[in-house]
Amino acid sequence: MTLSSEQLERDWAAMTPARAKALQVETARQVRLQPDGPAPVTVAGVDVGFENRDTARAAIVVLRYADLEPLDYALARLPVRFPYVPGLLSFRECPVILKALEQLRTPPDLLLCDGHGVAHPRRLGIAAHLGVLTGLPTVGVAKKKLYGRHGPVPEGRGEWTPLMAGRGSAAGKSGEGEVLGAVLRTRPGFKPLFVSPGHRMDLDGALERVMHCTTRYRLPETTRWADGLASNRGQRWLARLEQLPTPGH
DNA sequence: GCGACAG
DNA sequence: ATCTTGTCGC
Repeated sequence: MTLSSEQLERDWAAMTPARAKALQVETARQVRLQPDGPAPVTVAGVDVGFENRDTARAAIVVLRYADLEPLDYALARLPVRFPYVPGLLSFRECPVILKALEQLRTPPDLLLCDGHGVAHPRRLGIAAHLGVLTGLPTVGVAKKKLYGRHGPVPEGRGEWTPLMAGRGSAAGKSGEGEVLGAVLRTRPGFKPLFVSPGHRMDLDGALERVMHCTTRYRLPETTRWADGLASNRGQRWLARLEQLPTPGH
């Protein structure tokens, strides 16, 4: 871990939307879109839920990459101190996520985040930001678009269309402009997912990781576990995790 | 002035 | 994100 959650809280104590935007532009320079290191042995899904208007709860579940069996998990709570502003999500959710990460017995090799990676107006969605803060490879998996444009999405499982930089709904002119991510069909007949690399990752790698983690549902197993735990009705998921052979709690 | 707008 | 009942379908 490159940074402690307490340190981050101090650093961001006086954060405002205006300062946050400026910090994003600086931080985005540290994002590396080159895959590195060996293939992942473990993958973690992370998500944040809100117990009420001012208490955030982060959930992280680590799965074995090979068979997606849960190996460890962590939960953390923290007061909310930044509003939800489209484009500034990381400033609201990163502190509590780092706190949960610190409680993990083994840092994962890869982090799948709820939200975008570099498919962001300033190229620093929460997955990219979290990657820089932790030094971990990350991938952004979002259910809705924040920024960019794209054409029709193919119907077959695993098929995708590029998400191009720019505003509006028109498809980016083919072969022109920067490709930020992909609109991926993980399940025929369902709305596609928005996948983009976060840090230490490229688009092909991101798509490969997401497809590997997505078996019989629209969302990756990592996201499903994390969503379940972060949710206000996550007791049912907790029951299964507390039976882990090598529990982290 | 009118849309778009992660979680 | 969260608030919420029933309902349609395998």
